Amino acid sequence: MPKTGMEPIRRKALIGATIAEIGALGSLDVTMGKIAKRAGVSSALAHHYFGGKDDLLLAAMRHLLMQLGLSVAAELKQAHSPEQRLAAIINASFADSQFSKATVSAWLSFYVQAQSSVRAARLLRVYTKRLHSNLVYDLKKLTGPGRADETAKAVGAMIDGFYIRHALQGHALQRDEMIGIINRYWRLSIVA
Amino acid sequence: MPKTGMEPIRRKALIGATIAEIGALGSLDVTMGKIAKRAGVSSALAHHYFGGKDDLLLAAMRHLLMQLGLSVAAELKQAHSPEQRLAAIINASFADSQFSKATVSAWLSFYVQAQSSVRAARLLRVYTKRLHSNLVYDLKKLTGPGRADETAKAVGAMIDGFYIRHALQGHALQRDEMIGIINRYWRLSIVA
Amino acid sequence: MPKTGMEPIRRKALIGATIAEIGALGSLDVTMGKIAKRAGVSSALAHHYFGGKDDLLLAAMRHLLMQLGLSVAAELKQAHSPEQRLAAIINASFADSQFSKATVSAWLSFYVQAQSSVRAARLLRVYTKRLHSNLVYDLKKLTGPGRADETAKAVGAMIDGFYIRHALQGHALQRDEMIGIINRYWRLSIVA
Amino acid sequence: MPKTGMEPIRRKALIGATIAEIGALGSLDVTMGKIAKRAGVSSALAHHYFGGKDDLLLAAMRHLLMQLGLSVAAELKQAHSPEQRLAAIINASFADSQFSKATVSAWLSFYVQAQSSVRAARLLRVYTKRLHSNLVYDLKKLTGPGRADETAKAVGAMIDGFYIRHALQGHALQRDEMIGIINRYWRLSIVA
DNA sequence: AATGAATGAGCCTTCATTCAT
DNA sequence: AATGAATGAAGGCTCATTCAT
Repeated sequence: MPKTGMEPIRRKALIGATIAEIGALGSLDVTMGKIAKRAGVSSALAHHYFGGKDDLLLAAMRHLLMQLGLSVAAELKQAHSPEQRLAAIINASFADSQFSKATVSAWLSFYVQAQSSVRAARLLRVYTKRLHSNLVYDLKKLTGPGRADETAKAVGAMIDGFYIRHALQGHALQRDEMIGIINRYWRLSIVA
Repeated sequence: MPKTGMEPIRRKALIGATIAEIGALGSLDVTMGKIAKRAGVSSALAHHYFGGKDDLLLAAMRHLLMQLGLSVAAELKQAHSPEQRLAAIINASFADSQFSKATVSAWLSFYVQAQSSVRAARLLRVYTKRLHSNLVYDLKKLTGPGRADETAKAVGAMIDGFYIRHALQGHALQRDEMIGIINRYWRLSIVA
Repeated sequence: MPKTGMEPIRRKALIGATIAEIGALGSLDVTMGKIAKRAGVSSALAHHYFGGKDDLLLAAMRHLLMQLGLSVAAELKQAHSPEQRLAAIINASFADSQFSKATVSAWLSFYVQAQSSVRAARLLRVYTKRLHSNLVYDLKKLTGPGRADETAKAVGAMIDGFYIRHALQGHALQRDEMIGIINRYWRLSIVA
Repeated sequence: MPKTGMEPIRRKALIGATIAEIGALGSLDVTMGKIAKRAGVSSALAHHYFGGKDDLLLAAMRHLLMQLGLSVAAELKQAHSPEQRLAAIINASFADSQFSKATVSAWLSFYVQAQSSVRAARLLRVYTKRLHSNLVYDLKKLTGPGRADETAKAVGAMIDGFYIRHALQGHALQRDEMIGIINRYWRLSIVA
């Protein structure tokens, strides 16, 4: 067994364990010890690779953000019209990888943390802005710029709102239903 | 000289301090000591009146819920048509009393806590259901029951979503804009 | 047993335990836990009353400084000539209360800490300056101001130097011998 | 490609880094990691060559002692009378190599460590005795053995005391002033 | 009615040290 | 010759909670 090159492996494992732990606890009140144990290493190692708890949490957040970005990119690749692109963006937000209990919990927790952590807030704003400009970009082709902005805001709020309800109501809402509601909304909105 | 009848005064003060402290911190990582100090009493007294931290937090949540209920009732009193009633319900969610930084922070934090606390989850579900059935009740008069349910879900999600964004983006969004978007949405939806 | 008014008692006990612990260990590598245990309380209480380790250490230092001040004042009360006053000042530095192993160890440790702690350095400078000006005040009456300054510096250095050697050589040096050497020095110096 | 004959180079580098680090920190609260990094090697290597932290610290101390010995020898080579020899010994204690911030800090720290480490105490006693007998050797030629012993003790205390003050008062004292005071002292003392 | 006193438990973090390569 | 990987142990600090008054 090679003793070198463990760093990326450990980092990945620790980030995964962080998200899993947040999902299991349903909050950011996770301990380095528990995360490390879940990743199969000592808590000292987690500090060694990440510097501290905040940094590990942020790294996990960045990971989530990146995954979402990949998800969007993948869906967009198969979209060939503004309408298809809009559906793709919304689909990506509810992709499997984004819709597991752990991931939803983590996102929700990060929302809260963003209120007290500047760095977390910055990261989240990246997500919000990216989503918004993605939506506006295609909506503008289908309607005026004013309506596009408003519709994009509403769609963003709906996505986040459904996330909350999903986490809250024991995942009782069907994914397709949420997607359907949102899609029907913007179709309605652009012709209004 | 110990005074009599202090209990309700202390309870109110402590609940107010709890919400204020959550607002100041932006999270539920709030200490009994800080809350008690803010309320001008010892932390031992907070325990005396509420039993423990969880109970105090729950009581604060219940207070928020009640305030929202009152807000809705007040707005509904002046509404005389289904359309007016729907606008009133939405207005209530964004009433001054519900829209301060502290209150928004507290709500958001309670969302998260609901993932790990059965009691908190139960309370939040009361809110969700009440809002939903309130909306459905009036929407049904304007459209079919199927559409009413879907529209109510979407409106609920939008309200929560805008809450998040409000807390997140430094309260940059205008209240009237959010209300307008939501109202336009259900008007559109019921005629679709 | 009265439950109130414990604070001064605990503070005193903790400061005493701090000095004792430093003496026992011979360094500032002392733990809050050990100190607290020696004082018969929990480490949490030590934090409660002092805020943190640094503050407790500084408080102990201040205590030492104050004790030395009292020692000097007591000796000076019985001195009625410059010569007697000089002897009194030197005597005070080697008074019983200043000359126990624990106290000497603590002083020595504080010297070192003063290199990295601004607050410790400030406190020590108070001591250094006070001693110097005390000495100069009386020396000036016996000799010129230039000689007085130099002699005072030398006497100060000798006191500190003997402290070190005392701590170092297992307290092999006799107190009277040290006092004698120093006293003979300044008597020699002022007539030179 | 592993090189051969690196051991003495690494040892020297590590000892130098140790003293530098102590100087930078102003205390012995120095970590193997930092020392190793300063020396440009891994902390594992420091252990490999020295066995442990205590041993590295002791080695650094021995290095300081040796340097002082060389300094004394060098100065003595040009001294041809007891008086010149005494001045030479004192000069050596304040030679450049002994008087840098790092070195002074290290010496002071070692004084403290000697209270808890038998080996450190032993080393320091070597220094103390060597200095004392060096001084006595020449003083005896100029005065009686009783006076010689006392004067040597006082000179030793003064040297250590000035060291402390030098470290303490931000190196405000001039080297020549200290040397002058000490030299005037023993000249005075032997004729008394 | 209210509080000062006190603590146990737990968490983050640091660090010397070991080991396989 | 040298290091990355990894950890156990320990310390400072916080906090909810209890209790006697």
